[in-house]
Amino acid sequence: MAGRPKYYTEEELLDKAIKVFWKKGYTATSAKELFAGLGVGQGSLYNAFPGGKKELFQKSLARFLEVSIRSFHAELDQSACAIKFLKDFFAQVHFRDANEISNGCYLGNSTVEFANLDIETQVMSSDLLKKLQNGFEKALRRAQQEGKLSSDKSPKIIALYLMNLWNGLNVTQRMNISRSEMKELLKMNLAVL
Amino acid sequence: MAGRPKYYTEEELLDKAIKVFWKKGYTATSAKELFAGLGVGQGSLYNAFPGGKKELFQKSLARFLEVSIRSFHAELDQSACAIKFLKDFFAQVHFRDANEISNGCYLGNSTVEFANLDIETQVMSSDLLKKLQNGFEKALRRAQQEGKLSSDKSPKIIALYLMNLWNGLNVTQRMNISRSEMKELLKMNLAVL
DNA sequence: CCATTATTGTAACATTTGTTACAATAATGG
DNA sequence: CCATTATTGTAACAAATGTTACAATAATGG
Repeated sequence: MAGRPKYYTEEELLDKAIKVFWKKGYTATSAKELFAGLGVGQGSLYNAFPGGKKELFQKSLARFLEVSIRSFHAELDQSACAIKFLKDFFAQVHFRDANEISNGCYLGNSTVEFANLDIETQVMSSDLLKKLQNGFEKALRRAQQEGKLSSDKSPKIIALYLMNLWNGLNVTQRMNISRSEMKELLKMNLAVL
Repeated sequence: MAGRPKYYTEEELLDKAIKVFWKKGYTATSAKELFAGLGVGQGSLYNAFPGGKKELFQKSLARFLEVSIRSFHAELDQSACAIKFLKDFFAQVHFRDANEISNGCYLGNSTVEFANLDIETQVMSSDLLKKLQNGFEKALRRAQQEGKLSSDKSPKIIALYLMNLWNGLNVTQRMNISRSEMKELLKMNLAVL
């Protein structure tokens, strides 16, 4: 193996790409902003991702699966109480700063943006959201085993309920709702747990 | 008053603009698509809306207030039972065809798209969503007067709950969820009414 | 040193962007 | 008929789009 070694790993480039795309989405993010945000010359970017902007975004979705969805499942598996894990997950919404609020959910944003733009990428995004939903369902089944959730309730439908709650929160939070109201909203919804 | 009379009313142009922008949002919609969708030459468009694309979009938001939000309030005022009105409103989600599903909510879409793009337009969008939320609250107060909603419940917080439900549904529905699951989801959420 | 690969920055590319200018035609009220 | 305004379609515009090409430099293994 000869030649100059790679200075950037694909993973760290994708992590930076996620940060950039998360702000303005796919269409409104320019190539210039990507070079700057990734901290590489354009030669390097097209060398690493010959498919350009589109390949970069789609791979950023796959990377998001690794860093976020997978970690959700891993942390769930390590948690002592599945119900507490779920409640903590949604409670994180309260600790967001203004930036995080306006950014919303990476997958939700892209599910919306690509709806009538590019079906392939739209399906990629919504499939990842479904993996989060599967995580909810897994947690709920464990909660039943732990005796913390009534066994006559359906983990599948409650998981969808939580998925819908998550999607809603990431839009509603951008409506300039007060912290106390968001707290009440969350409390009311999490009464199902 | 001399001169050739206007062939298009501003209102019908805006109604068409809403249809066009609803598909791909603001950024991804080109000027060409607007000329075609409005059915006017570009001369006419810039004559009617000197501010171009941006003015057109912002006025389409204002028009959306007239045709959708206002009609929501009007129909509510004419309805016999406020609870039934609310349930019917959300039940409409089930009758959407594939196109309507992928389009989602005009205001929700734009609240998401403009979050880190243009604060002014973002606030315009989210303020309109709040008017819908106010409609929910008005309906809930009436429901209490009608004795159909327990008076110890808070119309304000339930209105926020419904607003969040609406925001969620318009994203969740784009995740290719089955009709029966959507039905269960809605039933579960509307149990608060 | 050399072949190989990585990175960088600039230049150039064709397209598309949204907008402006304008000439031609049309339809009204006076 | 005339002044006025509306509409249309084309041309032109500068600017930005994403991408490609390339020369220069850098860093590795052999």
